[in-house]
Amino acid sequence: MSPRRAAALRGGDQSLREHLIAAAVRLIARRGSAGLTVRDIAREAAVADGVLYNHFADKEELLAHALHAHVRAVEAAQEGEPPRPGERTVEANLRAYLERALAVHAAILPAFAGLSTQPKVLARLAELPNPLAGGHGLRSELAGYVRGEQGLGRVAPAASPEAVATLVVGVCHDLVLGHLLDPTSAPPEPSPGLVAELVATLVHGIARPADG
Amino acid sequence: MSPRRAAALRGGDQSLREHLIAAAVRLIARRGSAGLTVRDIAREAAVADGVLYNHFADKEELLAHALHAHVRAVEAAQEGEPPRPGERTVEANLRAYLERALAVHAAILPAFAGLSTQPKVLARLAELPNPLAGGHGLRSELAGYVRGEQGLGRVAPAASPEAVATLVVGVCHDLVLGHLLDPTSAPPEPSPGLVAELVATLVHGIARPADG
DNA sequence: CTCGTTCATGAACGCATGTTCATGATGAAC
DNA sequence: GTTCATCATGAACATGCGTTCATGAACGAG
Repeated sequence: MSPRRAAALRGGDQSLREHLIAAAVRLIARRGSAGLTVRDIAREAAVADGVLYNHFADKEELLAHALHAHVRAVEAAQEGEPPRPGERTVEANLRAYLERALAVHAAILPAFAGLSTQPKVLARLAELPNPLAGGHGLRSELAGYVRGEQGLGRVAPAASPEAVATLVVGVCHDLVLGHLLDPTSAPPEPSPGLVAELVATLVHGIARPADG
Repeated sequence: MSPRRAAALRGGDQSLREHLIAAAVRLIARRGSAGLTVRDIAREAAVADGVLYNHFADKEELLAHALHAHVRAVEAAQEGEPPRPGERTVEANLRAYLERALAVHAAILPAFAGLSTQPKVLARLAELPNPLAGGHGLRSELAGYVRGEQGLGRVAPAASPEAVATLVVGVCHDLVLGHLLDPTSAPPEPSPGLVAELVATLVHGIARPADG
């Protein structure tokens, strides 16, 4: 088929390069990036096997762009505004953050599963403009929220915003990882009871009230 | 070479089956289980390529046994007793648990990296006698410790032992995972400051003291 | 000594995957 | 209308992997 005719069939507004990335993103969202084959992507995109080499240096470059696009899509799918300091209660806001972070990690971590096997893809990812390395955006956002509440006097000044963020993100990693390593286990949508207990522990600690 | 002569060269006390597992464990500890090749293991064990099929059904069975042995070795390497309720302070004990869990996860998680790609290995692992599935032993051990302290009145009765365990283990996953996905980042030995802040957050919470 | 059994050996096989390339259809340039 | 550059095509190639198997060496039984 001719190049331009094929492009017309896809809708001229999308270059074949973007079309390939989109196909890879669909597969990544469905099965993760681990076992993905060049032929899988070509079939999903309904193009010939070798096409990607007309638009990318190799499979790794396409994969890096697709992972990047997937992360942006997941973040963009987050509807609504994150909680802001001073609104509602700290506990409710922390809970909202935990649920947001859980949703994001549940969508992103499986796509990254097995990626530590492919250091070259990770290196390519690091080259891309957006910030994936050095922790996720939600982390610093959450730390910023805690700092804001400290400014308003609704959170103890001695508390460490970074520690809170690490604890919240860690819970997400724990729940998602548990599901990844044991798919028969409960999906990473913990019971509301556990979420409430986690947040309550963060807010009130475990020391006896008398001990301060 | 003759079977018995080869066994003698290895030291007769070790069957070739165990010798293969030991070789695989060495490689797993060094590079993880992800890219491991049948030929890699054979070379490490200094035997012929096809040997493992005389002692295991396939590569996955050997890998499952090796991962199992690796986990047991890591746990056995944990020297000393875990903290017990009533000793020292709750804060110091939590810190000790966090450091133990961090060491264990730093040794185990990389070995499991990319394993979600290989569901059959995971299934084989689940068949083995020991408990890997359903969370790590440290988790329930830590929850048990918290319950013990509650019995002694050193931890608030309202606190959830499971939540504490999830938070501690989650921090470990977070730190190790961050290093796995970005090897240039700091290794999973966080500054003592961060550890102290994490434990302090767990113990005291972040609410203003006046709010109780 | 002879036979049979065990089992390490490593070359060879089949398969899957990443990558290349000669081919040819298409539209733009003049 | 002719020429030319573009680029999708998919068969073919090279590589690396898990696995098999005919071979032969060593040992025990009789």
